Amino acid sequence: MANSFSSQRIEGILQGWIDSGRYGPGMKLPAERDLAAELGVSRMTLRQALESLQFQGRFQRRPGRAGGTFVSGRVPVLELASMSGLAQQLSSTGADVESRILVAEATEATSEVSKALGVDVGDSVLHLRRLRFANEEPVMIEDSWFPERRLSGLDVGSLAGSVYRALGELDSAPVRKVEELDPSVASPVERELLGVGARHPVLRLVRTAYRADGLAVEYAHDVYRSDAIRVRVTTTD
Amino acid sequence: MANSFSSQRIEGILQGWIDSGRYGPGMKLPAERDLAAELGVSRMTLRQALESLQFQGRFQRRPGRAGGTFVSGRVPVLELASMSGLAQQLSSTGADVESRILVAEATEATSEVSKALGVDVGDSVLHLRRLRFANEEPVMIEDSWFPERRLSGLDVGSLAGSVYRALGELDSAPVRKVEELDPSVASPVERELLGVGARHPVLRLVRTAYRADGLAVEYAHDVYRSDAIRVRVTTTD
DNA sequence: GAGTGGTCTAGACCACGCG
DNA sequence: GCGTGGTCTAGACCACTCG
Repeated sequence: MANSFSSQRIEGILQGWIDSGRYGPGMKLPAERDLAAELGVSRMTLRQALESLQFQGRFQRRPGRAGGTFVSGRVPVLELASMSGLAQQLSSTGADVESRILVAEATEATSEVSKALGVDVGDSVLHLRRLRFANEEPVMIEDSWFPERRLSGLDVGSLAGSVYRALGELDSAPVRKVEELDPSVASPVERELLGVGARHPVLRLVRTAYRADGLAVEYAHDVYRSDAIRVRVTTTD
Repeated sequence: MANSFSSQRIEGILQGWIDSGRYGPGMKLPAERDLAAELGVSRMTLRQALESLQFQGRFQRRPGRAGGTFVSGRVPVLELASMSGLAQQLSSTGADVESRILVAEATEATSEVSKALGVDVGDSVLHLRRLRFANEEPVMIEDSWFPERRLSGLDVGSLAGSVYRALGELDSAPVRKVEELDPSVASPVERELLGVGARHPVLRLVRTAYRADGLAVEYAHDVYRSDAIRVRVTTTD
């Protein structure tokens, strides 16, 4: 039978098309129906191969009349082991960085947030939700919570610019952070914000940042498009 | 139509079964065909939901007569920002760690390896490939290359135990490392070594480690089962 | 309107591994 | 043997969006 494992064979063929330069960054593959016919497999089988490659960041897919399957380019690197913010990080690599505030409000600490920040459940916290862009493309959603009581002087207005700078002005600059990583897939809301298709791979990052006296000043959930950003960690003894 | 987006609905239902404790760690779900019938969807639709949850580490699936879909338990944490080796890392969390050497040989540096280690292409390097276990389960494949010439005294025999210790005895203990992360899927060879099913999610990590004089002493490719290990990064200013 | 990816169906056969 | 997940087929309809 010639059809055993054909999705893997297809995956290899497509990978070869990229590696050989037959399809370079930004180029569009033929429509799924045509490609499946050309390769002699059913559309579902082709889609399995495409999903695997999409997961590895090789392709992006967009629906609609002008949509299609596009070869990805090189992506910016995010250095985790650094106390600088994302904006500073990415711009130092030459990327053009923007940020859109989706939510900025005072709210009550949930059980999860209170535990991370070391405050009581129901305590007032500032919640900031931002959608962040690199080179005009949405690459990350960031939900941050700040303990309002511990940061007297911080208010919703302070969240507009660089939050780490605002914390610094309150003598609460973070000097230590702990981040946990978790590969996952985008939820429907995340898909819409990030402008990606179904089952798009993301990297979830949960962060708690502490100031010099050891108290937490930020708790955050980041969701990165794992095809649009590369994570690096540099460790020194 | 009641069937719009049903794979997402199914995913939510299954997630609820875990969260509510109806299915706890280690428990087996009904067979795919039965579950699909019970939920009123086709098997392919059910499988989409299962794949998404498997990707997120909620389930493991094994084929064969005694196979099935099993709920995952909690997983050990790997702290990247630490110069200790994996064994020390994991065992400090109470995990039982083992290592099986698959390859230990002198070979010639490829272009990629020579570039990372700063040696000439074709220079002699030691190649070590290990399969590493936590709690009897294979969780990671590690390919390491060491510049033989720079590490006079290091030979294939030294690779049997803790390599970082062996490097220390040669005054070449790594003091700095750079690691890049890349979510991907297991290749057929990796699937077999790690004992996982098709399209299993893995975290690829490429590492270069340097000793005090700034010269590279190790270049490595790690492949982690992303459902079996959790990555943490702690940063201090 | 027309063409794209996204989803879903209802089957089929295969590879594997315990009993 | 037989039940498991793994793969594949050949269709169908949907949602979206450019022209």
